[in-house]
Amino acid sequence: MRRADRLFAIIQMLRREKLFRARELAEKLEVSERTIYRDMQDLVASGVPIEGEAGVGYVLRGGYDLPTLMFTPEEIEALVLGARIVRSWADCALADAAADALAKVEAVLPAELREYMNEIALFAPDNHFSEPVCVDIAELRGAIKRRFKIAFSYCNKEGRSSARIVRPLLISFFGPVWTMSGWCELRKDFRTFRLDRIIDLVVLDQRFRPEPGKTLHDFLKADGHSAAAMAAEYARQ
Amino acid sequence: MRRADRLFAIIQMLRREKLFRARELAEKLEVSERTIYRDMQDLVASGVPIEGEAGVGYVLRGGYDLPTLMFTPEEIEALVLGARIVRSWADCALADAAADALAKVEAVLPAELREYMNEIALFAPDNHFSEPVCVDIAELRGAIKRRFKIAFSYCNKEGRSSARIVRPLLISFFGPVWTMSGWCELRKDFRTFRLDRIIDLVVLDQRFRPEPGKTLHDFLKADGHSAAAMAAEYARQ
DNA sequence: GTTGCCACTGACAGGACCTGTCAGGAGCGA
DNA sequence: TCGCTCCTGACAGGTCCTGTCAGTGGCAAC
Repeated sequence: MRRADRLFAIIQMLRREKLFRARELAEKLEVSERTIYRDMQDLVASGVPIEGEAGVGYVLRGGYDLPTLMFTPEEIEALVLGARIVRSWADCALADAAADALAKVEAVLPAELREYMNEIALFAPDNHFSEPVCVDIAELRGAIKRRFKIAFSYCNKEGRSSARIVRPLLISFFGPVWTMSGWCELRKDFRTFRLDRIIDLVVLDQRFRPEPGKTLHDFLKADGHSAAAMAAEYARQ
Repeated sequence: MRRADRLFAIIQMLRREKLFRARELAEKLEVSERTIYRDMQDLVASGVPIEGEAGVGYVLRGGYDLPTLMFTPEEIEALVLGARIVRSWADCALADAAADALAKVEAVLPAELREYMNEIALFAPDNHFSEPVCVDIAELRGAIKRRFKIAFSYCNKEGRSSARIVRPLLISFFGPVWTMSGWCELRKDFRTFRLDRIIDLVVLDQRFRPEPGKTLHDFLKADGHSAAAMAAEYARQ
């Protein structure tokens, strides 16, 4: 039996019965316990919510399968349009994720809604106009998630460029323009940058801790509206 | 990437998009074509209903009822961004539906993903720029769904206006601009209209039957590319 | 009927990775 | 303290995975 099959078999077994010991799995699958432990490590690394407790055994936590979802037709429409827009307007990684998500939604939909879903007449063609961006947005998203500071040079609308070090906090979609907002270490304040004016983005090796006054929450709360308005100004070309 | 992951990825990719060539899969997964062929052999041996046709590619036949996996974090990100965009850019009814749909998705997420969902740093502010539209898009969507002809006057870019009767087929999102495409009874051909140039939209009492050559399918197939390109031209301002 | 596309197979060599064995650590309840 | 069980590291042997190369065959367009 191949390893891939075995990994799958382990999941299936845990799905059927609540609890399994490594020894039981090893016997059933005719491998050593050590191999089971390695398999478990890999499964967990792949995101399978398995929990092992010493003295007890392995349990599959809930939330591994996507249950059936009921949506109203209009909600489906909204999801499909949203996913299609992301597919055409966001970076490749996110675009693929949108398509995957949609495929999963479709898979758990009752049949009649599934049919409805395939007839939705809302599209987001990918030959639209967007300001060309040289930043790798997926990389930037990663930096935000994992709280890495970034460095780049920014070219303002007068054409002057400046080197910045920023704690990236959020990305905003303004149609043809994307912006990134964060705490600018140079200006000691929140700033919003158009992605199409950022060049030479480097994700630094430096992590930042959320400090009071410099977090996403602070940005949205204290400065949110005006900053968003400013960003809109930028985007309005 | 491990083999087990790759096998799984292949299934997911085929679920997402109808057709894949071995070469495309090989590129995406960074292995040789030979390896893909071997993977396919194993998948088929495991009972996955994949069909390969020479000169065409691989297709996943329907009815593959493997339990659907929970969303990955990146898929959640894509769904959330999509819903937020719809919320800020589409008509009220659809915007509300997007919010509702998101709430339903959130309800089935395990705790840690739910937490993740609430920290997503991708936004779509609603103070963006869009061409002002006087058409009620929800009404237009209704007309498309229920196959009602519509009448309106359209103002082309030279500023001349003409009265049209159209079988509406689809709506496209081009960022600041929305378009509607359909079969124009005046020009006896497919036409694409910018919603911001439509005035006095009236949904007629007249339903249309899908006639060969005048359907959404025909539009997408025969005329799709050029029409979409035209629409893009329009949208490019 | 020739060409091009593409699924598919076989052989082979090198090496990545999988596996079992052994040894030991750590958490938890009795 | 003991017993149960998860968990980790090191290591050696061998399985099987992978890329390369060469070739077959089906299908459609030209």
